[in-house]
Amino acid sequence: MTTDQLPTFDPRCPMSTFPVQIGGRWTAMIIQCLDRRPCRFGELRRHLSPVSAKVLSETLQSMEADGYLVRTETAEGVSYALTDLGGSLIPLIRAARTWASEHLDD
Amino acid sequence: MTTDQLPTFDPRCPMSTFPVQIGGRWTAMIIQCLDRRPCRFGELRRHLSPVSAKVLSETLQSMEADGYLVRTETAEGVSYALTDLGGSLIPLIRAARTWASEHLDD
DNA sequence: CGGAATCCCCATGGATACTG
DNA sequence: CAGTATCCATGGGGATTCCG
Repeated sequence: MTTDQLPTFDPRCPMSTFPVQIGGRWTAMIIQCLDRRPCRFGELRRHLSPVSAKVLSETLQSMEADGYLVRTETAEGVSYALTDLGGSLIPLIRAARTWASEHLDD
Repeated sequence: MTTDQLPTFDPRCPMSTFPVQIGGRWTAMIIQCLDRRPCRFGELRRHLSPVSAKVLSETLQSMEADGYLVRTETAEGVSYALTDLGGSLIPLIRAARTWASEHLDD
């Protein structure tokens, strides 16, 4: 019992900002979708329905700004794909899925 | 390529509600604190500073309502402790911590 | 198709003061 | 010590409309 110290809040502690970073309503689900393959905007919109176009657009933009995905404009249209950083969240999201399916049976 | 199906949004899909459940600004950090031992209100308040008393109180109440912790009133005062459900989140939170410390070096 | 613009609501979170 | 009571600012999220 040399130390009974609790972790003190520290703005630079990564965990303290984590909820803010990927706490968005759709962030985790978008990463899940893109895990399989790059997706088009409308494609994401359909599969994440009932998300609105505005919210999806904003979310995608902030995720791109944070380096979680890249937006690519091709001849056939616009496509979104995970970056390495975005992909590195997959195990965590999967763990969250597992936890949720085991404990949140509503 | 029998199925190229993306996961479709489903309100009953556990993952779709996960951000809402533990997406609170302080939820994860409270669980972290209580992992070591039960804590008093003022204790949590100090270590999570700058959280306000109101926000901490509200968060603790909703977490109790969701079954993540229990509030116990003893002779010496009030104490908060993790339930089994709350404790089951520890590995996930630790994984998030690890991920954050490796990728969010701001 | 892939958004941008606009308007709006309200839940989250915070500041301050007060209480048993 | 452990909160409650007010009040308030912010913005995340949504509905609708418009555009190249």
